[in-house]
Order: sequence, then C-alpha cells, then structure tokens
Amino acid sequence: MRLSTKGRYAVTAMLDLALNGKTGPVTLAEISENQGISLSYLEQLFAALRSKDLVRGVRGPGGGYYLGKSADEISIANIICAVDEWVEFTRCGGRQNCSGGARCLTHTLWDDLSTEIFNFLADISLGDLVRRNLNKKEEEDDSLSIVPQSSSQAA
Amino acid sequence: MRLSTKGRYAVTAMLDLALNGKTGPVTLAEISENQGISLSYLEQLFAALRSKDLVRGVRGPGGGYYLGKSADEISIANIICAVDEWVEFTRCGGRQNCSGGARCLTHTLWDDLSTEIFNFLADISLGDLVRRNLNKKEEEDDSLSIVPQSSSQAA
DNA sequence: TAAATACCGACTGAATTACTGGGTTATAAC
DNA sequence: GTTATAACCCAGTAATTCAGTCGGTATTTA
Repeated sequence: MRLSTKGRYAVTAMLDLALNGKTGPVTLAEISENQGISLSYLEQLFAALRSKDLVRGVRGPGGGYYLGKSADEISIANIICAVDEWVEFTRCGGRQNCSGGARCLTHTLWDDLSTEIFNFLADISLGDLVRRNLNKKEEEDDSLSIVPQSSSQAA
Repeated sequence: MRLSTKGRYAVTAMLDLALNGKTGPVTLAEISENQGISLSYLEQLFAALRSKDLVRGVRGPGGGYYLGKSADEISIANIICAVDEWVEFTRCGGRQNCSGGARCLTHTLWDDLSTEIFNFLADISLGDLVRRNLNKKEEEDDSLSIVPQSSSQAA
C-alpha cells in the first residue's frame, strides 16, 4: 500500500465532492478553490478516479462531477489505489526465488501487513467519514466546547 | 500518515533484524544482502531509527545492530514515523482560518482518518508480525497447501 | 454563436528516493 | 600496537514522483 500526499489530495477532493455534491454536480474549479489544489492537478487526479468509475463527469455549463457510485460504496482504499497505482510490494513478486530464506520470510510478513492495511482502508467508506463527523459535531454542539479536538491524539 | 517505499524498507529491515538478531548483533551488510537494499541507504535509515532508540549499534568486529527495545515494544508506526518524518496533514495546521467551511470540514475528516490509520499501525508490533506468521505457517503446514494466499484480496 | 465545463497531453521546477563514494571513529582479534 | 571490521558521518546525484503550468480539444447549455 502506498499512502502519499497524492492519495491525500484525492481523498480530500472526494470528500469535498461527497459533501457538496448533494444538490448537483461540483466543478473542479470549486474543489480547487475550496481545498487549495491546483485545477490542472485535480484534472489529473480525476482522470484516474474517472477511469475507476469513482466519479462521473458532466460537460458543458452547469456541469461538473458527481460521485460515480454512492458514498457508501466508495472505500478509501478504492480512492488511494486509483491515483497511487498498486505497486508490487516484494521484489521477488511472489515467486520464492529469493536468495535466502530470511528475505522471503520478511517479504511475506510485509505482504501480510500491507494486506491488513489495505483491508482496513477498504472497510472505511466516504459515507462513513461524513457520518462520523456529523455525529461528532452534534456531540460537540451539546457541550458547546471551545477547546479543539487535538487533545485526543494518542500513542 | 505517510506510507512510502522508504517506510517499507525500514519495516523490512527491522523485521530482518527481529528475525536474525536473536543470537547476536546483525550487520547492515547482512541485511543489505538479505533484503536487497543498498548498504549506504540502510545506514541512512538506521541513523533515523537509532535517533529514535529503535535500534542500538555496536561498533567494531563482531558488531552490528540490536533492536533498541523488545520487538513487542516497537510498533510499525514507530518505525515509519522514524524514517518518514511526521508531516502536517492539513494546510491550515489546525488553525481554523481556512477560506471556506467546506475546506476545514474536509481537513478535519482527513485528519481523523489519518489518526485512525496511525492508531491502527501503532497497535501492530514487530513481535506481533513475527508471531502471526509463525502461527500461519503451522496452519499451512497442516493442510500442506500449495495455493498462495493471494486469493484473499478483497475490495 | 458564445461561454462554460470536462477532457487531454506535453512540459517543468521542486522534492523525494535510493544510491554512490568518500571519509572518520570505535573496538575486537591478532 | 597494528589491523581488520564494523558503525557512523556527510556530500553529491541519477531517477522518480509530486504538483503544477500551459495550451489546447470536445461537449453542452444558454
């Protein structure tokens, strides 16, 4: 798994789309403005997202982008994989022709971990993120807290 | 959170160290040979790991590296953070002076997700990985399966 | 017809990756 | 003590990726 700033941009843009796309299509210009990402870079990202059917573009005036499926059907892993490309983790590519036994054991361990990370991100959908935040916001509104939530940083 | 190939190299090297360091110190030359990582690059990685007390170097002939603490006390997040540096996720840096409300909401969502990923990786230790693999190997030996485990890839 | 938008591709500076090569210490073995 | 072995340190660097600019074309609405 690869989790770079590029993936972050893509997730951020998709979140923006999920949040603002309820009423109609969202233009890349709007997302660019909202999130501080250059328009042309967004175009590159959305070309990748579109090829994986995660978004759907509508041309012409009043056009823009819709989510390609419902927010609940789009996982974070989907988004990251779309823009970051799925790289081969181990150099031996699954073939057990590594020099030593230690090498391939390590590679297997890493491969298992990568799969776990992937599954973790595959279990979180765009819809989840949006709902979780709304719930959280209600709780905060109840207590009328002014203190930011940065105190909950752990480990 | 940032999960790049650099972090992968570091985790791989630490795994190698955990596996082979039972009897004595492991040299970078050995890890380089085992894992196919250049010696000087390993030196860079281990300089970072050492500064975080994740490894302990012993100079001179017969020297090499030990784990800085027990494998159970070293999390994957520790390793990745040591070499990849902890980058600021949001551009607004926590300050709520973003242009629009949508921007900061998206940033909050991304920030929460990042924290979750971090906590996930902070919960997995080197020791966990090694033990899990040993368990798995026993299971495989029981069924004498030839089929690789790549069929469990999900979406 | 004109404007707005997605769509497309080539190019580019900056950063990062992964590596090379030149050292200098510390220490164990001889 | 000398020497070999290792960690340690630092400067440079080709290749790649990141994030962006620029200049277009295609489609659709007004």
